[in-house]
Amino acid sequence: MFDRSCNVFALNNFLNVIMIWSMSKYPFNEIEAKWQKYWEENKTFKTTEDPSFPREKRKYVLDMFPYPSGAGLHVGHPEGYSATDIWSRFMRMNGYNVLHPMGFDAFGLPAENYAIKTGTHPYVTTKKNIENFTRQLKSLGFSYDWDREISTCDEDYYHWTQWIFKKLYEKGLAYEASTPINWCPSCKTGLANEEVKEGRCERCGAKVEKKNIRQWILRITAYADRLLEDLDDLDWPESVKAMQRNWIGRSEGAAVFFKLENMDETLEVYTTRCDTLFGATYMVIAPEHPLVSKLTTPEQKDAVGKYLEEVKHKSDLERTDLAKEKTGVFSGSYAINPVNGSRIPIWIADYVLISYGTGAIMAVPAHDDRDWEFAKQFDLPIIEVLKSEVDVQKQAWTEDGIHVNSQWLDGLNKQEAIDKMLSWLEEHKCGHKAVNYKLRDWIFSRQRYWGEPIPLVHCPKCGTVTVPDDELPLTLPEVEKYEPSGTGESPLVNVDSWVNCKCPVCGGPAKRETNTMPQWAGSCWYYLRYIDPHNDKCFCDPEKEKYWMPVDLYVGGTEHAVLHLLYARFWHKVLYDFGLVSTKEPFQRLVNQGMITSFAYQKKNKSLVPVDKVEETADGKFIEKETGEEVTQVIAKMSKSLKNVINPDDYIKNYGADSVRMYEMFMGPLRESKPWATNGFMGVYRFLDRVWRIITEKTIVDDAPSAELDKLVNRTVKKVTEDTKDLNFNTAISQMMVLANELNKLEQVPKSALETFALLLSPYTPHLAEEMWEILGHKPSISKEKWPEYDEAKCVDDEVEIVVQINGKLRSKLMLPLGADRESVIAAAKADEKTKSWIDGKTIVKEIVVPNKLVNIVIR
RNA sequence: GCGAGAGUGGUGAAAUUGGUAUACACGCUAGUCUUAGGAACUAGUGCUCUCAGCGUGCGGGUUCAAGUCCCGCCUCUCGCACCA
Repeated sequence: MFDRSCNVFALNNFLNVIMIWSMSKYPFNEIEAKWQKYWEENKTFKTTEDPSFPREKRKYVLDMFPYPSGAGLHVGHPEGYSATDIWSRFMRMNGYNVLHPMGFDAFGLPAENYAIKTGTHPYVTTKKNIENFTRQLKSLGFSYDWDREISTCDEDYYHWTQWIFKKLYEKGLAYEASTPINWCPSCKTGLANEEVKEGRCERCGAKVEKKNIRQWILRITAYADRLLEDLDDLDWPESVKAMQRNWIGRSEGAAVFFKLENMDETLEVYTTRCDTLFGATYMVIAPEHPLVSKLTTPEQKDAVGKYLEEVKHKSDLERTDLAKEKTGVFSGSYAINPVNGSRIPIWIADYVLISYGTGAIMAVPAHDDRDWEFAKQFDLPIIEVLKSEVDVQKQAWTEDGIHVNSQWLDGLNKQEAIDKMLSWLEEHKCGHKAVNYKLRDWIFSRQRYWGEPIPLVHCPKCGTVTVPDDELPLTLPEVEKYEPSGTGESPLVNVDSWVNCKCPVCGGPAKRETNTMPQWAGSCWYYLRYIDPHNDKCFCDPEKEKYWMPVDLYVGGTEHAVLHLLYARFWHKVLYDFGLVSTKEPFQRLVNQGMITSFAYQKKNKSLVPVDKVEETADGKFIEKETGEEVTQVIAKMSKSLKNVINPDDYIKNYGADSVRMYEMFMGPLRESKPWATNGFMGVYRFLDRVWRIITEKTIVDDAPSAELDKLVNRTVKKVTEDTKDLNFNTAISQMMVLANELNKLEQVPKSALETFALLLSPYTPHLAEEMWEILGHKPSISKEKWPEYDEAKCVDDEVEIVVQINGKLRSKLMLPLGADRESVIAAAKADEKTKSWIDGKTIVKEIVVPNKLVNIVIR
């Protein structure tokens, strides 16, 4: 192609230097633009429901679609998206029909908050951001079928989000209630339990308050058991399954009814240890318990009132702080222990939560840390009922033990005692077996503008009625002010023309529901819409749904473990119960990509120093510029304050999308978190540059490859095939580097080797591979070619290195023919000079031969 | 406290069913070349007291053989957390 040496003699040195430079530099810019244009114009990745592909030759490969933020893609996006793209391209080349779509999770607070600040309609901002995301995604060369692109804020899309909500409503799975809910004072909206992390709003970090407002709630608890059981059949990371199990929090125990002294009421508690009932020395009800006022005696009224006031002013965060001292107040009333008739004082304390069980407990201080602490605080009696290895007056015994002080349970173990107590309770009608969940119903309404309107109408005569199907989509009206009222009503309240409507049933005046749906609504079913994105008759054609579902591979970050992934499973199960989808579960296989972190620097006092405040010395140490203090390099999350945020756009621009894709796959195992190292990135860039020089500067010959090269090519095909299939992209890439390094040593490169190499590269660096394919004289697109095969026989050597161990220690190495038998291996080992010097004069106890690997001679 | 996962060179990391620890890449050292570029090429690079010994967080164990299996610890990351 281009001969470097002649340029030394050229007259116009300057120009030639520029030429050498530009010619030998890998021209990713032109190559990538060229092939992106080709793919787009030729709709190379358009997917149809082609019936000629049998069931097992179809794959649905899904990415978690992005929220189109103003900041654009971050480095985490190309990680998961490259992984699914590589797999999709690989599967296509292996004869699969692959559905690989992309869209946008486009409703959400940032666009709305921006609208409040600037008055720009969220739709305008969102559209602009989507355009930018689309540009970025296309610049990475992902093989999406862009004809299937969706956006949750489009009317055509949320039409069906509303339609599915109606289904939930019709089934009694959506209900209206006025209960104390999590309220974010900063976002001015209610939140689901799943959106509260450590007592703070997941989105903005503000302390969450309790607020009593009217809400639409989805009865996800009705599906708790199925959401739990069906996890078993999913090919998901154990950690995500564990998080969902934990969140659903099923526990088995007993409901126990306590009669109240001098009152015609019973107090029901939930306990997992009904066998410890003889040790119950007091009871506690939550401050919000409905019986609080009834149980409060006149003498205790002032104290209780004061306590309730105190509790009211605590945030959730303060209430659940484990380190704080237990607080509480005596109600003045007593309950009767059903098993022994003893009087038990009833206390009110905020360590008991109204949201779990019945909001009331029987306290067994001898065997529960929290109850013990409370008993000590308020000087309540502690009775040992499980044989303890400690003095229960000094600390609680929370391990198992044989029952004592428990009359007819004495001497029994835990399970025997529980069973016996349960029968006793049921026989005496003062209790029964019970199951409890931590999972709460899903607070579904948001007091905000930028979301799907809930398709319901409130009629003074007919009550709550649904908007008829032919009036869907119920579109979001224009508003003048996006600011939420903060009183628990959405900005839609102010749009009289929209709010006031006719009742669809009686035709009389009625009002629309003004709350909107949470951002999660759209993502609960988007994977179904990709299957049939332009259908205006239904959300998804049932035949097409059967063609593709369930999703075969779903890749995304771990942050949705109990949010999106739980909600979507719930909606899917509801649709399944309606017969609208054919699978019980939406996502058969889930893979969490690890987070891409960055480096930062840490001082002796453990504080972190931003990257730009540190310099590296000649001997490889890191010094804080200002103070001269030596700092250590540590791995940290990317953050603006540490100045270590990597913007993928910069790297795409300066080094090309293929380098970004390949580096993110080369960094380490997909599932693990790993730091971005720009030096490592440059290594991958240099690798692609080398590949480019091989294809453009070496002489390409039609000769068959040497036996040695042929072996390496076959081995490379084998390794890349197996590793790509298993998502072990980092090791597949390292093998391709080995091949490139060998090819680079040759003067003349056989064409067949380069063809195979281009095919192997094509899922990883599709632009470069297309260009190579064309240079090698083929018609595009390489993505339509068949994946190369390998000959297993050619992957092994005729001669193998056999390791000689003496007593398990490596002492020598031999070259022997492949498949050499036990006797000849031992004979060869004994004939070896080095080995001889070790075994001479010693007694051989044992000889172990691992075929083609090693021989171990055990001597004494 | 409960649950999940991870500890291997100076760094990111490799290592099918137990069978040569450190592939590949970065960095570093030396050299070649060069109008100097996050260039290319060649050689080297776990540690040490170098005919050998020691090395996969620590301590034991099983085995001819342990990064891998078993037991007991330690550290770190993530999630949940007064859940009765």
